[in-house]
Amino acid sequence: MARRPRRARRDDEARFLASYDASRFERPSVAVDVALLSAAEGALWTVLLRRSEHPHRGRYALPGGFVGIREPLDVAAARVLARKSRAEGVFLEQLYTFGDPGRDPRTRVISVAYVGLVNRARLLAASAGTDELIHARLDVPWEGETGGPVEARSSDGTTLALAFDHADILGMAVKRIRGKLDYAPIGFQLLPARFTLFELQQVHETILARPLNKDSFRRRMLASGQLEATGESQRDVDHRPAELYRFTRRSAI
Amino acid sequence: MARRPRRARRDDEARFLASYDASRFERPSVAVDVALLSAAEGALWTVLLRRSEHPHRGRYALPGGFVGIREPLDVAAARVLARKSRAEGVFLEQLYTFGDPGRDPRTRVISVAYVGLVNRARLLAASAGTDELIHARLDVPWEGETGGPVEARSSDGTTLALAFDHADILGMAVKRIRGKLDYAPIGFQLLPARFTLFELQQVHETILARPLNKDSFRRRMLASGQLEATGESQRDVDHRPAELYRFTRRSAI
DNA sequence: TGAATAGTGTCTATAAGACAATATCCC
DNA sequence: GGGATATTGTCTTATAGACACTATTCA
Repeated sequence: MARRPRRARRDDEARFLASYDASRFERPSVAVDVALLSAAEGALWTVLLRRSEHPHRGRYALPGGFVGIREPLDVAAARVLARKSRAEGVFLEQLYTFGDPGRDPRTRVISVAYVGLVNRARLLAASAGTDELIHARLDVPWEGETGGPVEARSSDGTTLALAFDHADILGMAVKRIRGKLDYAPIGFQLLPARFTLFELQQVHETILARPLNKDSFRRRMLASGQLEATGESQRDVDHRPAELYRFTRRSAI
Repeated sequence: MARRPRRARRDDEARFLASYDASRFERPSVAVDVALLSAAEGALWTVLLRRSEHPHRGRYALPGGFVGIREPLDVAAARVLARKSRAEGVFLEQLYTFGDPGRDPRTRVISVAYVGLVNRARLLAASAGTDELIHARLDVPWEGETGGPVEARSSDGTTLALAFDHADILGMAVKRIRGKLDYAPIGFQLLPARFTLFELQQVHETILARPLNKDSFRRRMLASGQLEATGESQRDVDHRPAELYRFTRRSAI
């Protein structure tokens, strides 16, 4: 197929690249937004930032920012999360890319959304010390994996107006973890290192927004091989203390 | 909360947007790539284009192209697919966004990948009349939903060198449809309007790359409520002809 | 001892896998 | 009729849901 030797082809390509004009086409901006989720009190929670600048000043947005010209997408997501909150080392998974031309009034901004799961203590720590960082409770107005936007409320119940299409991003995040819960070790990421089977069940019920059968949930989890009894039990509960388990392998989302 | 009347805030935001300088940051290029898949002869197939220009001249690439500055991502995906092949009206689903800084030697190119499923006749029609368009058979070197790059071969078995990270994009496409097969009506998109249960089973086996139990496959499909008997049967087969079914609702991927 | 939840054992219903028996086409 | 695959029926096994019963802590 190749008529010319390999070396000649390389030089040819190098010349092409040197003369390539990268500014010929108008380019969009590319950003990342991170939906950091946790489960508590029967609901999913996330962290939001009150926007102090235009556009959407006063509305609440996910931690996000523009991608550096030489920065990988997942590195950008970890960076904006660490800088805007105090959450470091969170496992992030790419969620979906939102590119509607009108989603940002400034200019064309295409946003690659990421989702991360943390336990309640880490979510609270993430918002510690910063004023604009808000701890928001999600209201999911659809069942199963229908999908669609969700609403955010502060802990006192007032609705938080979300900036841009962040209600859609959060909705996609909820849909994603609902879908993955059946076959991926998701619940563990939302719990501390040691937890009871009932706490795990509550997390699953919160994500799915429906009650689960206790007996078969226990059997399924114990049969999955992902749980290990610690030998320890709960303390200071006014009933028979439950055994504490740990997750055997901290794998992917 | 708002000290100023709503009208004043709007004017304020309008002034901000008018003065916003969109060129302050260096921006990446954004492209779309489309993995158009079909199933035949026990394997998955796709269409590839032989690159006549640098970079990666002579290698094979998915149909793709840059996103217009005011063009939605899914519109761009449908456009490049229609222009580079003859496939129109294909249902496309966003797959994953590939943004490694070194994936394109020209400049930073972030690519939003899409996947589409068509039956064999439409895949063949997609490549009719064009010389560069190649019909490639995929070799998946991993099992289940492990993930990773796949290899492409032409129908005579020669390996086709893939351009950019398109082996990863195709791998992600295979992983995605394997994962969705259990709960989404995927098989139907890969078949003509009328098909036998055995043909549907063969498509499932091709996607999953493992044999399925015939009896329980039939029961599961018939119980799913997604199939409707047409009353017609196969013709010109040298055995008892199977009944032809149709899919009841052409829904999402 | 009573309240409350943890944990175990057993029965039943449902779905999957295995396999035999019968049906229907072409030659 | 013989070859080949389609389709139906039945048996076995695994899993999920229901529910009763026992266990263990604190007040």
